[in-house]
Amino acid sequence: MRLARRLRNERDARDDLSANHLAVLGTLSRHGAMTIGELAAVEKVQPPSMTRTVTSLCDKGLVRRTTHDSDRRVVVVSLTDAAHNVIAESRRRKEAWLNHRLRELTPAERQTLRDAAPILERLSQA
Amino acid sequence: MRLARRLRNERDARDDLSANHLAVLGTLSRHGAMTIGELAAVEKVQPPSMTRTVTSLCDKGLVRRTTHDSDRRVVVVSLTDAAHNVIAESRRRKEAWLNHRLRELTPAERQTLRDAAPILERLSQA
DNA sequence: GTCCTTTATTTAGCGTCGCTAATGAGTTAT
DNA sequence: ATAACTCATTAGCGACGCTAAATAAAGGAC
Repeated sequence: MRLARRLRNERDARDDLSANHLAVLGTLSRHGAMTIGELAAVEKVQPPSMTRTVTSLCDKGLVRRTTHDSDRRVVVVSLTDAAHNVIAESRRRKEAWLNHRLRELTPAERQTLRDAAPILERLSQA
Repeated sequence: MRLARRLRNERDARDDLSANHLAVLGTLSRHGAMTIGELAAVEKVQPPSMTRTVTSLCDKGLVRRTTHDSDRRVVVVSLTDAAHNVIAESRRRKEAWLNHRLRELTPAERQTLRDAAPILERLSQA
């Protein structure tokens, strides 16, 4: 929990986007265009919460809403060009910070973290 | 981040107290009575935020405010008897949940997590 | 003793992010 | 065509973080 708070603060301090917003951008970047409902499901959030997040990203010009071709109830969310830059820049900064931190560890410690990652990943899903 | 969110949700679902409130109770349990300012410093939060948290805990009857003996500006926060029960019960549930999860891992995986814990702890502080 | 600064907490008010309940709009089944 | 369902949105609440300004008490200068 402490580590999560630390990382969140680190991000908040450097980026003008919240960890939440970045997570949505990242998901869209990996997944391609998605509907509000799909995004909500992936981020484990209720649809109204995702509507608000998408509205905010839309206001910032990072995301586009279009209505689905065959089903006009659903709105499809996709990244703008600006978003790709923001994502790349954010990733760059995150990696720089992480590299800096990880360089202070011994190789054995880094290996331990590498081993632990998939286990923690699994715990987070069950 | 995902794991942190998962754990937070797990706690929220079972306890009627937020992770935040529980953290303050835990700190008081470990440290003994503390002032608002000290609590804010330990939880890495601004004093106004801690004032609100303490007010809420006070309303729930889990915490007591008393004025300091020699300096009447500071308020000393201490646990009530009810709080000790709540803390013990919460810990019991947390451990039950964790044991259940950890039993699904191999001994080697558990050892990896044991090794990783202090490293992550260190990363969260720097 | 009075004035001034510093310190501890609180109040007021803003922003984010989660939720549920209810509404609007579009689709599908009968 | 009408009923039932689904997706997104709106409205409104609660928890938590923050800053700036107010209040209250200490402590020092003179």
